[in-house]
Amino acid sequence: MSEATPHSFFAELAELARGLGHAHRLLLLDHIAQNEHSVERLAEFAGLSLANASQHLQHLKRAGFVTTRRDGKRILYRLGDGPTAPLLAALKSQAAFNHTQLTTFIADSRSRPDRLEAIDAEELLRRMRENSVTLLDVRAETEYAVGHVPGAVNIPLPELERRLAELRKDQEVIAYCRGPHCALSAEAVRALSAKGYKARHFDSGLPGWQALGLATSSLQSSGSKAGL
Amino acid sequence: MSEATPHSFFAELAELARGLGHAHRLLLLDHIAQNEHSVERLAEFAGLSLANASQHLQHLKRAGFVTTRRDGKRILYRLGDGPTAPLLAALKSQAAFNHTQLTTFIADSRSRPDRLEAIDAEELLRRMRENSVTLLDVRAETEYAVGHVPGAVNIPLPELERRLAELRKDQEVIAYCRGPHCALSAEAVRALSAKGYKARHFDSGLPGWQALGLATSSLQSSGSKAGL
DNA sequence: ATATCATTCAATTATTTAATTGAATGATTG
DNA sequence: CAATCATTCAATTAAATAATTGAATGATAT
Repeated sequence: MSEATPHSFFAELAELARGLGHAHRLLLLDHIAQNEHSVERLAEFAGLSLANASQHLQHLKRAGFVTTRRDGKRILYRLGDGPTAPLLAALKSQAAFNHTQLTTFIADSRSRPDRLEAIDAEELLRRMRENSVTLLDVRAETEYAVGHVPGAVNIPLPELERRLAELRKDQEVIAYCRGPHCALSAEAVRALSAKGYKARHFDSGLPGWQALGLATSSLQSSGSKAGL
Repeated sequence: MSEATPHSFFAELAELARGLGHAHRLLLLDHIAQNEHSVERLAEFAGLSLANASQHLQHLKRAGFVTTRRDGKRILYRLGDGPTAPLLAALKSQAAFNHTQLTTFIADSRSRPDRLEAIDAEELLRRMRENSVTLLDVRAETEYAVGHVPGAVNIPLPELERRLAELRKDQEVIAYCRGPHCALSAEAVRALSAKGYKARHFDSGLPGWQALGLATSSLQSSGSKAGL
């Protein structure tokens, strides 16, 4: 392990990422995230030998994901003070997204770039104030949990058809997802329209909403600029 | 590469993390994040052979971080539609945090768990309304960028001593960081008090603030619950 | 069609990373 | 202060991941 010379900035980031790059470590980390545990308990939990568990734990520790303290003759591992939880959440979001990608036939929608009716921020804001629209967040649950437009209903696209009943048919539905490149909401509008709903999408998605300074949360906005 | 059977959920996450686990891939990803590029351009940029770059790019693609489209006879890589940017931001945050950890002597503060004066959310809110406090965010710049309490000044802990001049001495300073476990703000209060400032910390940090539904942003809140 | 050209594949070698074993550490407790 | 016990270290073997080479695709464009 290159503790000595993490040459570039990216090498350093990569090292961190590799810290999460093993199922056993993630399992351990998850368990630790819920409670402080001794090495022995963790090894048993994960079904690993003591030495092996210890090594994985030290790996996590080096990366700053966990810290230790001594209690009597055992050493307890707990989550570090760093932003590990958000990092895990983000990782999980990405996984969730990949699932929706698979479950859905985005490729299809992507190949016919028909212009769907969009709503702009200004009109959306007005309509929300007068409560004349249903806002629909079609991203994965995990992404929704991480941050969403206040008042939005969350129905991940793959579940949309099954959960249509949750949407009022007497109001226009405005779907949104991750922004201009994200095809989920367009797909949702297509599906809803086919079912007789009046639907449009909010093209700039959550990031666009955040730009207005109104969102509840999320990292979405800050991308990479100078150095990632 | 195990495309076939990502056995557990964690194995799947680990595979994703490993996708970011190499400096070359991060470098490529960063470049792609800024603009669509052909394989050739990317290979040249990163100083890699074509085949090697191609392999790394495919790795990124499999993980869902990037997508491709064809333009004439070249293939262009661009960022995927998934929450890749937040994921990178989170990774970067963690790296930034690790740096502050090294530069700082938190270990020290942790070993003497003296109770510092804290301020609760209610009082803080009141004092902010009447503009009688300076709110100080002592986390890394990257974390601040990702989300912070409106009106807070950002001075990363390691720089605090050097930048004291930026803080008014006639107002109480309220420092905050990542929450109850985070020792940065406590350390800041200690340092400020030593310099003659009137200082307290807001113990529940950014997450606590978000709980009030007032923060500008951030993933911080959602931790791991049931399954990571 | 067929030649062209960017990209990908396939097969090899080199390098990292994981698991296993058994011994060493080092703080605690009698 | 010596014995104990959880944890870590060190050394080995096994497995996974990177880089290199040269050949194969497969869509374009003449």
